Order: sequence, then structure tokens, then C-alpha cells
Amino acid sequence: MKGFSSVPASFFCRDTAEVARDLLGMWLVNFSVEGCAGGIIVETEAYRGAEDPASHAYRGETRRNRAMFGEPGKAYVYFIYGNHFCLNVVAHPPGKAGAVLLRALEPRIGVELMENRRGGKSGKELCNGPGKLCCALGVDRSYYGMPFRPLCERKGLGLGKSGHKYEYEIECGPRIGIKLAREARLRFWIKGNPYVSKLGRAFR
DNA sequence: TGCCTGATTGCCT
DNA sequence: GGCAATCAGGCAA
Repeated sequence: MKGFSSVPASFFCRDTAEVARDLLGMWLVNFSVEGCAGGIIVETEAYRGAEDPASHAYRGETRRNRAMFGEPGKAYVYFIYGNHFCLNVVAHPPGKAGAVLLRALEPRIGVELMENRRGGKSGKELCNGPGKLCCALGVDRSYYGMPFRPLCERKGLGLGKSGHKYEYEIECGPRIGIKLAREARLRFWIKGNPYVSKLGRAFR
């Protein structure tokens, strides 16, 4: 992929909230055997470790959340509500734990493939929610621990910045569905972007 | 071992 | 706006 710059490993070795904010506007593409599908990240949430009671990592390391304690820049995928997967990017300073939940994407590549995976849904309904995003991209448990690679490798999960100028404003607010630590404004989204999840826009 | 809850979605009214 | 689907993790017994 021309015109895209890769992300250095150090990008993910910072405070989780900073990474969550900086991931907005970046491209996420899944290069699978079915084809490539992806778009621009428009909504994220940050989850820290021992200091964040809303985080999976709060109670210490388990088999499920092991990735959150591991090497930054890899995928943390979990299954929830019996039907859905959520895709996270592991990101935290050295010696800590944390991950950024990818909540919504503006579809740009492989739209037809994503529509098929989403059972005929299209447009905003494709990726405006963490479960929908995983479904559209074809991400499941087998992606657990997979590294995010430069887009130019065209393999697995690709992440990078577009050289194309993309103007946007960032807004933040409390995380969705979280009762604990609501005062922490750890959800970030691109202001006015129609692909942000509905719940996302409801709060301010 | 069993019960309860949840970082969700989609269908039904 | 309400609620069922459906299962892994956490916690009590």
C-alpha cells in the first residue's frame, strides 16, 4: 500500500489513553484469505491495568487477559455476551497492562466483503460497534495475540497512517456500558463522523 | 459446581 | 424502548 507510513513499536509503549487518542484517523485493514477489508478508525476506548477497575486486567493476569500484560502492538480479542467478539490493541508503558478497544471504523476497503460478512448490512451499520467491527473484518478468537503489521506487508492485521491529509476534531467522554470509573473520560471519537456508534454519539 | 453478570447486537413491538 | 440470544469469567458455596 503506497502513501502509508508504518507505526513504530514505541507508539504502543505509552499511556493507553494517549494511544487510544492517536489511533483515531489511522487505517486498520485485515488481509485475510477472503480478501482485504478495513477503513479508518473513528472510535476507541482505553482500558488500563491494576489502576482501572473497569479493565479486564484489573484483577490481575488470567488466561483470558494474558495479552493485555504482554507485548504492546498485538491484538487482544475477547468473546462477550455469548455472541460477539471485541478487538483491542495492546498498549501500555513498560511494566504495566492495558489495551485500546476499537469500537468503530469508517469502511473504506473491501466494502462488499464486509457487507457479506455482516449479512447484507451496509453503510454505517457495517462497523459502528465493537462486535460489528469484528464481524465485518472477520476477526475471531484465532486473532488473539496476533501482531499489528505495517500496511505494506499486506498480511494479517495491518495498521498505519495515511499520508493523505485528514482533518478532524477529537471528542472524549465516559466509556460505554461501564459503571465503574465513569469520571474517567477514556472514550475517544472523531467529532461529527457518521460512522461513530450510535451510543457513542448519544453521550457527551 | 452453579449462579450471576456483562467493554453487544438485532429483532420485536 | 424492551428484551432475548448465549457463554466465559468471577465468585460463593
